[in-house]
Amino acid sequence: MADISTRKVNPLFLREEELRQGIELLFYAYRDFTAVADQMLEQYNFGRAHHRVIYFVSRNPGITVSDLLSILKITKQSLSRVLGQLVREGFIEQRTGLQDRRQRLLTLTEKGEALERELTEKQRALIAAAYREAGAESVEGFRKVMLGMLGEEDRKRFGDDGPTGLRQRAG
Amino acid sequence: MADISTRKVNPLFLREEELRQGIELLFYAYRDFTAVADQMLEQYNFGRAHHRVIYFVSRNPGITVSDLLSILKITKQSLSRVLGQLVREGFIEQRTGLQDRRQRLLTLTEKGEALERELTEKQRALIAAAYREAGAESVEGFRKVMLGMLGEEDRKRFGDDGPTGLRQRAG
DNA sequence: TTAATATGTCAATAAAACTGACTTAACGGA
DNA sequence: TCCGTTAAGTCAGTTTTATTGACATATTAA
Repeated sequence: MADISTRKVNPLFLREEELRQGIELLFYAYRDFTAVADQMLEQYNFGRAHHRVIYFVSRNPGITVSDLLSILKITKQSLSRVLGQLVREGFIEQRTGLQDRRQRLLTLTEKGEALERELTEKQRALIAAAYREAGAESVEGFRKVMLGMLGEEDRKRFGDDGPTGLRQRAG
Repeated sequence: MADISTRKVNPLFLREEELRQGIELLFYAYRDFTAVADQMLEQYNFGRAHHRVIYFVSRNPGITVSDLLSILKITKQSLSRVLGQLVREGFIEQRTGLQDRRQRLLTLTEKGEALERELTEKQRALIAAAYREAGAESVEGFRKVMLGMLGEEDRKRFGDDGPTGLRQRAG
């Protein structure tokens, strides 16, 4: 890594190194972050997509299919396969929207809630440990940097417009 | 979301919310982070795996196949397909190890370097913008939190033992 | 009434990964 | 020198995950 002399001579190298470390931190953290849930998902014959669906439905009870699609940014068909499984196996419940009866509002069943807790537990523990170790001030910095990487649309989700920034629907 | 009264009454809810926001920040940031390179990869008929291989070979010139496998944590067969393509199309060069002639040391060709720069450019810009916006102090916090999420093994890569913490081999 | 929307489904692919067994070449210690 | 181990590569078959594009149904809203 850059020592002090390098720092004086070539400040651009440091910057480049700093950015590349950022790239790698993101890669390693995400790889491990998903890995801790993957083990458990296997036991249910589910994949990461199932986890994501369960997670975001848990976070946004009564979310519509199209809102879920806009979060996950996958195709309708891909969601359909995963969602269909989860509904058939009793993890997710669909109810017809009250204002708009074309919508299918998604919520977790008790069974789904239980699986969600189980799946996310290890991930939460991983983040909790990192937060604790780093301290409150670092956590604030972490949040700032991460938010800075998001597009306008996603940044909104972290405002005060509900957990994931979707207008909640009654159901 | 937690309002002030909730905050007083139920501090655990806030903590839970904080952790979930961490999970989501990671999800959204990583999703967008990979997306900016995906567009470009398509033009070469490459996938994310190709990018990762190119990236880590660029970062660790002369890396061995097995060290690359231990970073990517994919199977030999998966790497083989991707690596084979990159070699055949002239992005990566293999040279026999000098000390250990069983090894195939990997380096990028000029063409490979060019592709790497092109691919990583947008990702670097994304991180650079976030860093700039957040400020140096926040960046330090970001690094601390991210490092805290890594396992012992990966944390070493961010020490002073070469870019990715692998002992470099001559070639 | 009619265009647009929300959802779901069909069929056919594509790609990206996996497993497990096996080969070849080279290393390194006994 | 012999032999077990390691590094790399390959074969065959399979699974997972996602894709595209077309189409059907019910519902909404102008």
